[in-house]
Amino acid sequence: MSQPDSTTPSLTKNQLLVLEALKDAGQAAGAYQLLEVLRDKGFKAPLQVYRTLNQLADRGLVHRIESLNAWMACCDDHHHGTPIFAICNDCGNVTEYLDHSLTETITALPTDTGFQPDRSIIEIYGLCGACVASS
Amino acid sequence: MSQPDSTTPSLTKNQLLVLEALKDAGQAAGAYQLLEVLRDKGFKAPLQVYRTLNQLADRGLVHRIESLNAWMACCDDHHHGTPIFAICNDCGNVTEYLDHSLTETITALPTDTGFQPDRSIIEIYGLCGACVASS
DNA sequence: GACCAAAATGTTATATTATTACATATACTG
DNA sequence: CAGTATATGTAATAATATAACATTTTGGTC
Repeated sequence: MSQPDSTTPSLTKNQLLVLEALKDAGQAAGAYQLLEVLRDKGFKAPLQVYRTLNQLADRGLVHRIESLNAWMACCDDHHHGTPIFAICNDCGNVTEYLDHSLTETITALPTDTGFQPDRSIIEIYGLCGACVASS
Repeated sequence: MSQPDSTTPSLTKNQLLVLEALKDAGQAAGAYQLLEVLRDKGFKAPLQVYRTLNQLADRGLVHRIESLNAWMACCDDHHHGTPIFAICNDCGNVTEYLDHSLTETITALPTDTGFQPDRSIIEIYGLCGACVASS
């Protein structure tokens, strides 16, 4: 199988299946939730899903939302930078943001002690616009 | 049992035990890890620990670190505001920070869509000063 | 103190999330 | 083609967290 371009090897079959399932979900989904959907495609064990999700996350194509134990397809093709998630307490909707300068400010916070930041997790809970309107 | 002041009811026996165990740990600890320590004090089931940790977290006396599935005694008596955690990839050491204005900037990010922020989770991974020095 | 309501606690069982270990297959490289 | 690295399959199990329900303790009121 040839590569689509010089830097990005094409996705494997499982990677395509998991990514599609996650996009189809249209929202954050858990690994076992994806497994149920993917049984039709021959998936049989949790590890198949976890492995593939981690591979996709390494490429920046999906993100793990730590506080939900869930995964989301990357909203776009930035594939790098630190995503910031806004999560609705009511409907569970998750929206992804990027703000490079804000992320830099955050990671600069602990550097006074010699801390060398690597990656950060930013997840904001609240009510989304739609749920505020309907309450 | 009387109250120490008008706003803060005193801690229950279990709350004191869990808080002490967590402080003794001197670092972030998991619920089952605390359960092992607390068996000597009569604890027998995970739920006893989880319940108590949640009670303490409601008071701001302990924090849950989402990406570690672990808990930490609050570093001080601020008990409110959003903690920001710096977590070492090597030694696991966790340091707690507070930065009110930074937290405000973060939670303001999604408000363009009518999102009403409530609480946020900020966890930074990297190498702590000590581990940088010894590498 | 007797009573009630609320909160906290104890206990068992079970649900949910994630990884270890090892066998097999497929793809890339010289 | 041989060797290596990566990806995959499968079973078992570990780690984390909650549901459901019974009992006890606490705090207030009469």
